[in-house]
Amino acid sequence: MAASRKLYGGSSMSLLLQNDTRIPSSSHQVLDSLWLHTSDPSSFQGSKSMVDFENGRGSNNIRDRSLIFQQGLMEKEEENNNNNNNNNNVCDDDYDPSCFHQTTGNGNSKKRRLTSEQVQFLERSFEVENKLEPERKVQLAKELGLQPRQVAIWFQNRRARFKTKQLEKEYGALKASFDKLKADYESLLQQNHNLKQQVNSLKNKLIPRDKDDENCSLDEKLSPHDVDMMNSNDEKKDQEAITTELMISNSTSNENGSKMPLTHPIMLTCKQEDANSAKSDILDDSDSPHCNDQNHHHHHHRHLSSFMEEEPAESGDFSQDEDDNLSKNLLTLPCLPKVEDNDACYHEQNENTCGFGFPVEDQTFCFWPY
DNA sequence: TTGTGTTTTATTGCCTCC
DNA sequence: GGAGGCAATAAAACACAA
Repeated sequence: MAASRKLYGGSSMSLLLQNDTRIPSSSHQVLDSLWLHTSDPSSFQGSKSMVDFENGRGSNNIRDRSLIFQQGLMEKEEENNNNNNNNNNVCDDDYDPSCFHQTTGNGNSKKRRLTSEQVQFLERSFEVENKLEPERKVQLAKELGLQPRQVAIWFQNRRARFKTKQLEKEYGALKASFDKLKADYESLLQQNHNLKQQVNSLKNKLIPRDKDDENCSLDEKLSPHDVDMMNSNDEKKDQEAITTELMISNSTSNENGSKMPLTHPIMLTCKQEDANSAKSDILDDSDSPHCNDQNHHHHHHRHLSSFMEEEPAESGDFSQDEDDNLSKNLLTLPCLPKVEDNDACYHEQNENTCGFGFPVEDQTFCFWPY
């Protein structure tokens, strides 16, 4: 038998069961006292600490029948020992099933479950240390009236159960983590989808305007919100135009109040209050029906198309770079100037000038004085 | 009572360590 | 090479529904 090479090869073990050394107390008290013994090996009392599990049971639990059976075997064993060795019997072969009250494995033996007290005791021992040194194994076996091999097997199986539980715990934790990440991911996907829908919506609003003639009313294309934005910006522009006219009027008058002919084109600098107003002006003007210059349309459309076409084929991927591109393109959406298209107008394009490229004839700010 | 699934005890074979 | 641990597995014991 292969197992014999291992666990039955330990130190020989005396049969320690003697009725007069059993501790007639409640199981818990017994266990506590035994636990102290186990925790402090120096206080181990050998056969004197043997447990009387039968006294502690007080039930007809089916498991306890094994103990009764076990103890019956013990007593039988004890009789044999008395007969053979005059109460000083030492079983030289722990492995010999006939030498111990509870056999394992072969022969006529059947599996007998440990009593609840035995299991409880082993559990508490396991909590302290889940590995079993030979001395401790023998000690526990003595305490519980089991074979050292049984104690070893119990620890072995207990370690396996413990490992399984740990794995289940880890799996649960990992699964929870995974579920959370998955939920986050799906949320981001949804956000991405919504943003794409917005982009498409804007695209559908803007592109047809390039193709449309002037007969098409903007109000038919734009949402009420867009129309409000437009009106608001138109008002601003009108106000600026009035201001500009006043400035020009003042600058071209001489001391007598008479108008002086100008020999140079007048450059008017319009300050952008902030990027937002610029952006709204840009968008505003692109929506303007005045913005019908062919070149402008070309440019406008090219910008729109370019960033739309850059959209990756794979859905669900909308990177930060693309978001940046979108922002940039929104800023550069309006009709950019083609200076050569209108020789009469001098555009200065820098960040402080009105260089958004509106068609010259539409510009309030750029003119050639007569 | 019986069939079935689960738990516990025990075995086997392989591996590592000393 | 022996001792002991571990994974896989067998098999008995147990729980429980039908």
